[in-house]
Amino acid sequence: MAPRTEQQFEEIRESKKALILDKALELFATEGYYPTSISKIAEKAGISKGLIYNYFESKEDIIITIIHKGLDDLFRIFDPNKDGVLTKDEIRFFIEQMFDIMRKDLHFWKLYFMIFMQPPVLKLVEKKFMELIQASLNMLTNHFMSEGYDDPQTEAILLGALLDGTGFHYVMNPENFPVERIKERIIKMYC
Amino acid sequence: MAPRTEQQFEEIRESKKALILDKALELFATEGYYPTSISKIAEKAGISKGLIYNYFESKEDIIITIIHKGLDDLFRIFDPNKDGVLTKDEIRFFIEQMFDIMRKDLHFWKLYFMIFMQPPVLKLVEKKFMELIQASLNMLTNHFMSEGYDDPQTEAILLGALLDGTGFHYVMNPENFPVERIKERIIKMYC
Amino acid sequence: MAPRTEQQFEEIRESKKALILDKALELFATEGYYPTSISKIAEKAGISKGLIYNYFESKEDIIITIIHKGLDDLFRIFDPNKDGVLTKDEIRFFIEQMFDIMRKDLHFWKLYFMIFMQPPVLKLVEKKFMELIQASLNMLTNHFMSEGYDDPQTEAILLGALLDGTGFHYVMNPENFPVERIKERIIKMYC
Amino acid sequence: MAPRTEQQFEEIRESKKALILDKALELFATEGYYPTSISKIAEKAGISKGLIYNYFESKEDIIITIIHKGLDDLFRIFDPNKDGVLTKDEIRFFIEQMFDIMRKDLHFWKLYFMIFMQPPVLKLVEKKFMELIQASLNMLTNHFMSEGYDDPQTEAILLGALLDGTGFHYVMNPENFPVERIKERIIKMYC
DNA sequence: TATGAATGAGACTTCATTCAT
DNA sequence: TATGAATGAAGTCTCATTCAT
Repeated sequence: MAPRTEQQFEEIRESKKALILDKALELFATEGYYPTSISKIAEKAGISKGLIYNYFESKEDIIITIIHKGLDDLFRIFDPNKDGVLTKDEIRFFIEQMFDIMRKDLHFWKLYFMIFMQPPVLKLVEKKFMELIQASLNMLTNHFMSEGYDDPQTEAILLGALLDGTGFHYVMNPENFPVERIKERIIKMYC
Repeated sequence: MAPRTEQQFEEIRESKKALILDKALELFATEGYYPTSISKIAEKAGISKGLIYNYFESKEDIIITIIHKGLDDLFRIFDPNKDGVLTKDEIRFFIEQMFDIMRKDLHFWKLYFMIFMQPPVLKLVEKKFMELIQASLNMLTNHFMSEGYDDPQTEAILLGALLDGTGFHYVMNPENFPVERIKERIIKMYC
Repeated sequence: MAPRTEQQFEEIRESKKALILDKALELFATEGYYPTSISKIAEKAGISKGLIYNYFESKEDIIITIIHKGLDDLFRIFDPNKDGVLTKDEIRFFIEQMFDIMRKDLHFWKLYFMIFMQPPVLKLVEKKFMELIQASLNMLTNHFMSEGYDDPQTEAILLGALLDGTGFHYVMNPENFPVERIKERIIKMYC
Repeated sequence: MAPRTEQQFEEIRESKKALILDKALELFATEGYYPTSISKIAEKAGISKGLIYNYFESKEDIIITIIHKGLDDLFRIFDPNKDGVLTKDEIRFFIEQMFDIMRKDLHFWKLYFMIFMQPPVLKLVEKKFMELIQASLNMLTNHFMSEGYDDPQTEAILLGALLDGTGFHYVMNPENFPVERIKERIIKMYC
């Protein structure tokens, strides 16, 4: 019989890779990175342990891939038109959307906060992470500067911390978090 | 030499136990819980691996002890006169002191944030944790209610998130955090 | 296009088989038998892993084939007219040629010496190997007997060891081996 | 109960380490390096797999230790008074003794020849190996020079190859090797 | 109290081989 | 004939915990 075409292989590869990443993300987020073994990921994905190494070099490679992909997505959301400038509307939009975005991808967001507090995991993605955070802070600072704030940098750090703090609490316990009222309260503060 | 008295033994026990907890906290905070082996703790404490099991039942027991002790301390700080009521002055005092407190015990505070994001670790101390958080939120809510806020609960959650968020960023990178300006900014908001 | 004839298929088969054997030999000789994976052989031969199993039953089958083929070639060199009798001229010829022969096929000769020292590999080809060695020793013994040596068998064993020893050193480090002078020296001893 | 003294621990360590090295050498020599698993070594030594890692860093560490120790012993035998100079008597003595020495330590000598032909294993000990070989060749060359040979270097290489070749055959099949007659024959050549 | 040798379960990873296409 | 995804056994190694002294 004729062998599969290149494209067929590519499709298999892509879908299987996505499956592994998906199950790994779920397990990392619910059980933690270290307690999640390659075996568990394989089991959850319904494949053999060995196959995972056909797609990823190591367990580290899996989490790095997940985080890099997630951070790219995140950055796209934070500055949709990619101009490096935040308008008041973009901030309002971001605050209004962020909890929805988080809810849709709860696992990633758990992982997002998890990363900070796992020294060896943080080290794996530190560079990309710090770049992203710095870029966000700079954009917020510039925004507050153009809005005429007294101390735009402090304000940017404060807003950053507030968003992280609320995001964190939301992700930890989404059912009992008063999303709408928190949204309004933050928007009232800044817009 | 006279044999040691019962009390002397007890003192040795206590100081050794404290030593182990201290070194374990340091390692957990800097390297993470899972990557820190019992051997490393023993080495850092200058004792043998086996001895650790003379004082603690397991690795889990160590981290549980550390966290419980830390949470008790934390609670004492948050409500110094233990009356369950927060005055405006207590809040101002807390905000003014919290970064100093954190700086003095940076390792614990790293661990504090770490706990949330390590599901198996969180599970170990979940009950005590949730009680503390709920108690704090209730006190803040009551405070804002007595201050005549429209939506005291949302305000309490927001302040909680803000304190967590700023605390988190401070602990992550204390050198570059504008402590004084952030303090003032928060106090201006709430006092 | 006209369909390939049976014979054309056969030719493709043979040339592909030879390609696999060639690349496998190279890798076995330079990297060792165990560290060489089927994947590496396939990659080096520019074919897929699976195809190798179309031509060979197993990794063992590959090395057995290589060694058997090599031993057949070797035997042809050692006794060109296949009469089972070695003349003084044939010995001189063999000594004069052996280093050239080795240089042309360095990989096989590395493998030749490697075989002895890899018990599981040796076991695979032991029978053929021992037959060859015994036959060679017998021919040498007969030769020395006809030359009137006191102890022809010892002399045969000694020459065998000398040829193995010099061959071994040559193969290990062909650049720094004084081939010509060694040749002359051995010929002076025996011819 | 009082813990073991430092010396008691030292004794345990030394004897257990020797046991592991002994069993590992035996298996490496009879089964080969790669086919010998840590499990097999542990089983043969009657201990647990994990314990081996209490004494050695890795499987590589084990073979390196064995080979380095063996080479040190070998060098002591080859130049007993360690003066870097070989007399005719020392050579005669070496030739007379070498097969006895080999018989007593057959496993090591199999390993000795094995090393050359396992590229990754050779790499582990290459430096020490090459130094030893060069030193031996230099001593032999100096010897033949002082004996007035025409081409002392070639003679040294030839004797080296002869000793390796006979040693190799002896180790491969000690029962059927005419040790005494080979000894005499070599001594007749050189002394 | 104190030591560190010893265990054993389980982690990550590799790779010869099979198989659907 | 040809491909490479998929398997599963086995290998190396780690580490919390136990135990004899």
